[in-house]
Amino acid sequence: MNLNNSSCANCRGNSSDFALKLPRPFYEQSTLDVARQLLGKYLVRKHLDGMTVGRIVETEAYVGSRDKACHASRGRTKRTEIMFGPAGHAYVYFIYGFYYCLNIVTEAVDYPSAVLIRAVEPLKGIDLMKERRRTERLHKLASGPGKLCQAFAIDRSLNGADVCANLLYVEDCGEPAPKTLAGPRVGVDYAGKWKHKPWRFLIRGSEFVSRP
DNA sequence: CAAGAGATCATCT
DNA sequence: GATGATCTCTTGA
Repeated sequence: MNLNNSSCANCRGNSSDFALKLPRPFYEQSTLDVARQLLGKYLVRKHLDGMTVGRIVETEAYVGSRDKACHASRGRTKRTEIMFGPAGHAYVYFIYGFYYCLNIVTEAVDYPSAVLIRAVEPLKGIDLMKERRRTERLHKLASGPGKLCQAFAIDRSLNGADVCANLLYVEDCGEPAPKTLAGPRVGVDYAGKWKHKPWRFLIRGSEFVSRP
């Protein structure tokens, strides 16, 4: 019996019969644990134009107001408000006048933290992704936070969305924990000593990360 | 392949 | 008024 009403058509065939939508307590764990455990899980986006699914291959952790790389280190503002709220909600922000980035809020209320989803391996809805991204090349569809949001039609309308609901969520298809790598986060040179923290996580050997 | 410029705007000073 | 958790394109070796 599939209580989750989400049969696992997305699985790569190596796992269980049914997918489990990650529940809120998953996101209430420590941010580093969430960032690591999201690798190998499946990001699902439902849209009127169709569904897109990708295997998460790269994440970054942004951990609390002391982390100078975290947007919330500048305090509680209209923009960062969502990171201070309950875990399992989307924090989507607009950057460089062009792109969106998708985060999922983690940990307890009033502890501002989130995991940035940096890259996925396209699995389902690939034609739709190609159309949105205006490229035919598979490894250019979602290999970066801005590209991913374009391929999955993620914009400010999803800011604050409940990631335990039906529009945007993450599934566990029972894939065994992949071998991972950690390294410094990308694009945070301004963050002083915090820029060295090895809080970027990748699936080892994946062709679909934003950079080696 | 590596390096650099430019695009463009919400947010915060 | 400055800047950024990015990307694409161009240039030049």
